[in-house]
Amino acid sequence: MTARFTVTARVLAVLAAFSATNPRLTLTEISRRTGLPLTTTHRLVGELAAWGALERAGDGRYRIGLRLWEVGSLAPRSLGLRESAMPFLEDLYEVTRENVQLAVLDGTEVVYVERLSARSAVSVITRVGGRLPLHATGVGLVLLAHSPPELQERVLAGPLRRYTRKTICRPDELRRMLADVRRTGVAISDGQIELVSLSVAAPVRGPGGEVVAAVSVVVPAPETHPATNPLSYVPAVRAAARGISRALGHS
Amino acid sequence: MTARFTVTARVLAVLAAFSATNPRLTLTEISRRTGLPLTTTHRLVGELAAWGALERAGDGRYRIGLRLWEVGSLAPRSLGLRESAMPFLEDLYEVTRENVQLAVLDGTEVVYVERLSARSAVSVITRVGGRLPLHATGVGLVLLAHSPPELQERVLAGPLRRYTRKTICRPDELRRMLADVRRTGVAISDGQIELVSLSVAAPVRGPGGEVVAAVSVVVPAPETHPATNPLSYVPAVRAAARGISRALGHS
DNA sequence: GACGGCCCTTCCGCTGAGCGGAAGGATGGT
DNA sequence: ACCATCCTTCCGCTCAGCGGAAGGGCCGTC
Repeated sequence: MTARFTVTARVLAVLAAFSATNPRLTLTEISRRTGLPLTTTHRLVGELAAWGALERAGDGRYRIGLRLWEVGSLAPRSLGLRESAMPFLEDLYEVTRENVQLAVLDGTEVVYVERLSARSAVSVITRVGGRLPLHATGVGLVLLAHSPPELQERVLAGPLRRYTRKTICRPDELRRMLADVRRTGVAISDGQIELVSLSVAAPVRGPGGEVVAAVSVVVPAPETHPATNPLSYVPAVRAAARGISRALGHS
Repeated sequence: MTARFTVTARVLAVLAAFSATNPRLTLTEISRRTGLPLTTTHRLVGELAAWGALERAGDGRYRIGLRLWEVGSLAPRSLGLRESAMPFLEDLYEVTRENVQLAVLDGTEVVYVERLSARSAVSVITRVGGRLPLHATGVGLVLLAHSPPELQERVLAGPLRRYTRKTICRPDELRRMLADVRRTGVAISDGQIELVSLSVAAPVRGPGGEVVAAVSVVVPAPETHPATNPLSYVPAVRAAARGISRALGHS
């Protein structure tokens, strides 16, 4: 039988077999999910485990290992960014007592790099290291609004997935929203992922003024909490974004 | 020429070429650090970059990519643990206003999984994703004290690296400290890594009662700040450790 | 302009690292 | 005992991976 692809690609396929919904897998499950023969999987997994990229627990299942996370933590766009942003995220968390999030753009999705949550804050489905589409989240809208036109067109070309009845799914509506974000400098996403949540987000800029991340607070939506005034969060989110930008060398 | 080791091992060697002191590398530097011929390095790096494990910036240098961190964030012992611990870390941070850290054991070192720092807190050299030896840090002493005897003997066999004049470097002294940690349930490490810092650490337990992590506060050392009373932090650190343990299913 | 140092990028004949079917084993449930 | 599921080991075969060689780009120095 001919090999389907390179060893490197196979190794990476093994790593990509793990997900938030399938964080622990048997050898056979990894084989199935990757399409690699069991013996091949066995060889690769064995080596990855020896190195620490995968760890095998008492139940015989494999999970992503500490060593992989450790190397991954060197990524400037994740924990490197988080390091610079943390004081300002903490400040924002202090003054709002709500969910605070930091995210970056990757492909056509946002990747959440950090999150600080109060026990009393509205629950959010985001996970550090997790992804969501650009069009439906505060941080995603900020990142999309400031991205190259080609990317914007690509996203606008759809499909724009619906999460709730409030999710922006029409390209013309999204286009207007993006223009508004660029004009006002903040994005307000109300009930687009979950009806109970509203996020206020602002752009974080790098040394050359380019938008490199977005910071947001997620608060109860006015629909379920009439006392919520989204606009009251704008100054604090802006201040946090400016602080982080400064820490990143933006002048 | 005979290959020195497998493709998988080579891929992992490329990833391991990156470190906190060398987070960005040229292709030639990666080749040098791994000992792989330039052409081989070029092939592997190209594929890793295509996948997102490495990212190449405008300066032509490679750095660890977001995708690798993203997969790594699935590791139960890092961000998975952090997720459960975060509320309690935040509480500890609130009540102390000092550095708060969460760490796990790997090999003969601690790996820092999370850190919350106040701007006014004493500076610490630890980095999320970074490592330090077990014998010289509060969290390390906790993890070592509760580790299998073989590991303890291995560490006691040395070498025990010295960081300051206060670092415990004699095996008999360390053995006594470990017994003390087990007896009192907390570790106090005074000026062992930096003379200006003192840490108070306690064990975090998993469902079966096994120690799976350690939580600590790092405060100014009494030597430089005579007003510091380390014992005053013990109850709060203990409470945080208990809270995290409970969240992990320990009863 | 010439030269050297450094950092790539591409090519392609050769061969041994990687492949995976086959065989066998362990465990748990019925 | 049988079956399903999940491994673990073996080994002949072949093509994926190898890396020296060739070539190129960029920058600094003389």
